[in-house]
Amino acid sequence: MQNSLADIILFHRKRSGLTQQELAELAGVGKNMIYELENGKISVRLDNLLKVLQVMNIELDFHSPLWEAFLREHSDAKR
Amino acid sequence: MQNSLADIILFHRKRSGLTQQELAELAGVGKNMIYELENGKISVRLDNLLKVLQVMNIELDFHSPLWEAFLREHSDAKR
DNA sequence: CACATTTACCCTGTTTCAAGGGAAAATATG
DNA sequence: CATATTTTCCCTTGAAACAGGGTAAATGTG
Repeated sequence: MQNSLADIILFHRKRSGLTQQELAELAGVGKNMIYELENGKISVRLDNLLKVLQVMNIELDFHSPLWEAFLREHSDAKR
Repeated sequence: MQNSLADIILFHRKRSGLTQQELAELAGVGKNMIYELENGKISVRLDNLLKVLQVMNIELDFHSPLWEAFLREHSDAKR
């Protein structure tokens, strides 16, 4: 277990008690997409990945030194 | 500016002083991909997005209540 | 204002993802 | 252990992303 996307998805699906088929239907993607996601394929389409993540309440965010500095500078409305 | 993926990418590219063309070459993707990313297209391939993010040192992470709880339980080696 | 660079957006051919069916292998459950 | 369920993985058929070329529009710079 090294925190890969595949692991995260598998973990959540199992915890949710869903089969690949069911998750696929809830997310509106094909059953093979789920299988491939859980098996390390990363050439999936981002919109499809997002649909799957939403179903399981997984949030996705970006960060970088530059971006954090920027956010800090611009959230100083109250600071 | 509402923190969309497009915004984050544009922001970083500008800060890096790169043109779309240059970023595309560095990331090993087509120039149109960059243009589309910066203009809100989300049906791009995840592997291509990751290449672009890497060039600009943008990290991507996932979180959810379930996952956080799990990590907390399993990182108590020293706690 | 003239000129250079960059971006927006078209088009074309190629590649590959996506969906869904199917069926053996693996796993769970009575 | 028998049987139901789930997962793995093959196949086929669209559909759409991809790269890269081209050019007008926009933007930047002396």
